[in-house]
Amino acid sequence: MHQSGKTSFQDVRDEVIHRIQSGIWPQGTLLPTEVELAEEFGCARATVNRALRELAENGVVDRKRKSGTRVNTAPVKQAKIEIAIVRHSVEEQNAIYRYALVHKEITAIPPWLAAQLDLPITHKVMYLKCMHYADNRPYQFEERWVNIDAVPTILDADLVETGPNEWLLSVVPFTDAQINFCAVGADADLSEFLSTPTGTPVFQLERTTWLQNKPVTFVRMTYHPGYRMSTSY
Amino acid sequence: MHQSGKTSFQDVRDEVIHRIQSGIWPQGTLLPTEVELAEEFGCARATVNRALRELAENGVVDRKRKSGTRVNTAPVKQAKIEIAIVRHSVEEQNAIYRYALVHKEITAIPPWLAAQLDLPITHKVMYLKCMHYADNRPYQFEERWVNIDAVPTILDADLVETGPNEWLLSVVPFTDAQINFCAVGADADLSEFLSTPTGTPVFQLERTTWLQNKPVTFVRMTYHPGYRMSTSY
DNA sequence: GAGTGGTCTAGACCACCAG
DNA sequence: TGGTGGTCTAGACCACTCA
Repeated sequence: MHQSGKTSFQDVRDEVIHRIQSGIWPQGTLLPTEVELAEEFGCARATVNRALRELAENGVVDRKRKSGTRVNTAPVKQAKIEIAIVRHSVEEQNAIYRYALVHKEITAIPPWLAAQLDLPITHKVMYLKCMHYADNRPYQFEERWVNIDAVPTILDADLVETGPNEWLLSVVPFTDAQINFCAVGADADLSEFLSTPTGTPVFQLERTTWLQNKPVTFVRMTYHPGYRMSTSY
Repeated sequence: MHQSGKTSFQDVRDEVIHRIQSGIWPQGTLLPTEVELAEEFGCARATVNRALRELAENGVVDRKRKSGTRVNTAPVKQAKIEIAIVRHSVEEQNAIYRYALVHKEITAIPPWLAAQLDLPITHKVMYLKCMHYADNRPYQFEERWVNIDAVPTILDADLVETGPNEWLLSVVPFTDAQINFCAVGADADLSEFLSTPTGTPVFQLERTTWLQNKPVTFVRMTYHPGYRMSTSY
């Protein structure tokens, strides 16, 4: 790569990272200006700019006009969690995926959800319960409410073969989402579907999605006991 | 903003997003080339490039040389979780933060951790237990093992005033981390420190950090019952 | 007011890869 | 082998913000 003799923005980025990690530029240090760095590295200012901009996006440095670029004192580390389709998660573990639709009805929106989504309590939603299995063992219990107004075509969807998870993702691109993680004790439903005693600690993930300020769906996914969600950065 | 009459890369990005969301460019569509888009928007190719590059980074489109730019069929949505200092999380809720060091000893590394970090079982570590309170109510119990080899200065650190969490973050920048989330039932320690009955479901986060392939610390943080971690995208 | 980053331009060359 | 994105350049002007 980059043997063309020119200094690439990646070279600049890597050198800056190196100087920070090796202690040449400790936390809080004010870096030279873009012009100065461009001179030192023998490249255009735009090249330095792109390198530093990327580092700023990653939280490594903090940039302010007039003040300059500073090594971040408390780097806000971010872990990325991929929102995968359940089937893919299961298949990644080389397990056989199976899906089952447990319950499906059109009903009035529950009051707590109406409040949460800012919808009138007379609103109609589709209420679904599904199970996802890995090698025929309970993997995830999915409880979902879909805003029929936002996704009228769901009324004609066959949700027996393909789960609402995959169906929605392939049909309705959403723009915003809000996610919660928590630990709860298994209630009657969870106990039955996840084959575990009532009260067993289980990991739960709730997600609300919107399509341009219009609520699309709220889903509560509960994983089998012992499930661990992992990520790295 | 941008009233200078020139087309900004953000204008291009937003217009592309709009065309995708409004169905003008459905999933899988091959976009015009950068040159064509630059002509249409009346801007330089570099401007279009930056806009499309950003969309590619976010997984909205897929770019390949020669093939061109294509609207992504299965956008990989990612949620970002910020790894904050506990004190900041508490203070963000306008609660009063209090920290207490509960236990501190130099000991041999536990076998399970030695295996996990790929260290010899004769290795010495500092083992710590701490509590974090919000408005004097249990917020988080922290159990931590620190690799003394990687951070020898911790032997002289006063961990009574400042928790190891903040001390390490300010002194030892790490380069890689691996995180696990899960739900567990409170054991004796957790029950006591979090003031909750044994077996109560609690949310647990484990993090291992490395500094250039050298393990630095492994920490297990358990939150008070009812805690919810949230994020959005 | 002046210094610093933020961005756009017009042009150039390069690297990759499908046909 | 040609088309497409990837990147660098040199210069310019703008916008924010600190002193």
